[in-house]
Amino acid sequence: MRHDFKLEPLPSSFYSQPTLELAEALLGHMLVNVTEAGTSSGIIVETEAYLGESDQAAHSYQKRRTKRTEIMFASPGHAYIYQMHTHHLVNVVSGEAGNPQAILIRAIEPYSGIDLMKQRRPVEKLTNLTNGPGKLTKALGITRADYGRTFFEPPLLITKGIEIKTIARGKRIGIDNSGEAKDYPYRFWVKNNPYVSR
DNA sequence: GTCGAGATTGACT
DNA sequence: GTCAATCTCGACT
Repeated sequence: MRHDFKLEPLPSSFYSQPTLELAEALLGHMLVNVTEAGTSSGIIVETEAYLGESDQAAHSYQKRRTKRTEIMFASPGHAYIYQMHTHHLVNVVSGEAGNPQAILIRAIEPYSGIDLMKQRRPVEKLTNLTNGPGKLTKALGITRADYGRTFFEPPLLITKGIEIKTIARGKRIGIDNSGEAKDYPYRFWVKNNPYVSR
């Protein structure tokens, strides 16, 4: 645990940029979760954009509004969290209110509270701690209870991180049954970073 | 009320 | 490579 670690959340205005640009801009910033057990965080190194209305792979395709997708219709900067099989996934809501877009955080590089994260999710190698969307939520202690929070107020935060110089872009993962949308290059990651999911 | 599917992961053949 | 875990919620009877 680093004791000089300051929580400097990115302002709500940061989220008011086009979803694909925001997905790229998030790389290098920090995903932070504050709990009773302590604070843990990591640098965002992999994201995927879901463009809602026009994106067959998105839960909000054709503005499909359900109990689960409801938060995507809110203003940007909210947390869209849902359970996938035995795991939770965390998304950053994007697009202005009424335009249901979101960005899935697929991987982070452990930064602070690493012992706490290992406690929640024991692993031998650090590179296996948060290199997947279900893995990072368990390591950070993010659950469905965090659904609907914002990323600019504690306990769940995205704070200013580092500048990323080399960004790679490619197809999204795990959406093979989504027609043409499965080939859209909406996945962004930090090139050569060992904590990316694959 | 019942059924099925899913933006994943880990264990196993 | 295959497969099951475990839970939310929409679609349907």
